[in-house]
Amino acid sequence: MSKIDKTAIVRAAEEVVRERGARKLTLDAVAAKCGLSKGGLLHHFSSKQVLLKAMVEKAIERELQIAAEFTDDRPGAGQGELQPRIDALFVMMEDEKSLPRALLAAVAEDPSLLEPIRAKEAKIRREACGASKDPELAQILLFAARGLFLGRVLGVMDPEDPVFERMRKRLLALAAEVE
Amino acid sequence: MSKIDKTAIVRAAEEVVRERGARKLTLDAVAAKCGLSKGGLLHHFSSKQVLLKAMVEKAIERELQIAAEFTDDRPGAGQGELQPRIDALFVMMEDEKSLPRALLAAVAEDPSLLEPIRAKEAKIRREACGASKDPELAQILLFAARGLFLGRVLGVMDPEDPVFERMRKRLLALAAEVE
DNA sequence: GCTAACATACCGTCCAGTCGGTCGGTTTCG
DNA sequence: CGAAACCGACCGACTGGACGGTATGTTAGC
Repeated sequence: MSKIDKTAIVRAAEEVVRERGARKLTLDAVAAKCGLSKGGLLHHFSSKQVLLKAMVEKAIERELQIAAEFTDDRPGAGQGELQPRIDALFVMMEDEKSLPRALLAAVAEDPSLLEPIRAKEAKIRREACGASKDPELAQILLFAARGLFLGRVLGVMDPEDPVFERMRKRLLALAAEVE
Repeated sequence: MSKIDKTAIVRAAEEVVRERGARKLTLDAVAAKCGLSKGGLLHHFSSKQVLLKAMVEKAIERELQIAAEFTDDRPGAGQGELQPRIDALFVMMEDEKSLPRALLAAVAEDPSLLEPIRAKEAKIRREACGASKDPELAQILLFAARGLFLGRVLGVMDPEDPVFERMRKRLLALAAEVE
């Protein structure tokens, strides 16, 4: 039985980013956080890049999964993809882990790590807006949600701001209209 | 007469970020870029933090100025602040210098440097949306513009994507309706 | 006893910031 | 006037710490 698995290490890395900032995400810090030596850490992730990549991938997976759950919860709404995507973004915001932190760390270290996110964004935009009767407006709603999301992730907005809840309701309402 | 002034150094720093990424923004690189030794550079900016702060401040100033110009160009529209703000954001996107780069560098180095940006964002939202007959929708438009802006700055969107131009037109049209 | 899962010690590099010093100009004062 | 004292701009060698990565064990389970 292994005491530590890779997902625990990724979680520890997210913790470090949350507590000390993306720039302070060092191998030593991650190792300390999950009670491992640096050598032990590098045994699981052969380099820092590999660890970052795993963080990004886990985060993407998580976002897709959240969206899927929202889709399942509204069986009547057919193939409307817009609302679940917006819902998912708002959930990810609350969730002080995962994608936000991974994204920050990736940008700070090596922008090329964002490639998978880029692909995901393009795909979502195509699927969620293509079916709408007003694709442009649908995209605006999506971009607005992302604007809120990134604003919070980057720390340029107060997480307690009540505007988040108001925006969430309004965006979802508009999304319903436009599908 | 001094050969080099601070604004030239800040410009050089923006160049470095553009060419080599936020992570490679080192004092040596900036010094080399503006034909100065590191010692000489540190004579003007006593630390890297101080330089970053100057970058952020210059960028904010620039954005406000762009918005002000757009306001002046539409003397008939009264106090409608929303359109100039959106316009300014789109101009800043094109402009491969200034705020985008400063923002990236600041986030990578020390999130607390974003405080002035935070203040600016809050102020803009208050002013631009307060006067609208539908403040919530006005905020949505602003957030959408910022979503596009940040998406591009962070490199999760293709700068050539025609969606930028479409969004710009549509956002401005909606902004006009909502004022 | 062989392999996976660690630990320890160490190396090389990068980089912010320091420090002593140079050089041209300006002010002070005899 | 002219020299001494001073000053701001700038240089470049250096330092010390941080950090990614390696090399070499050591231990535990099969």
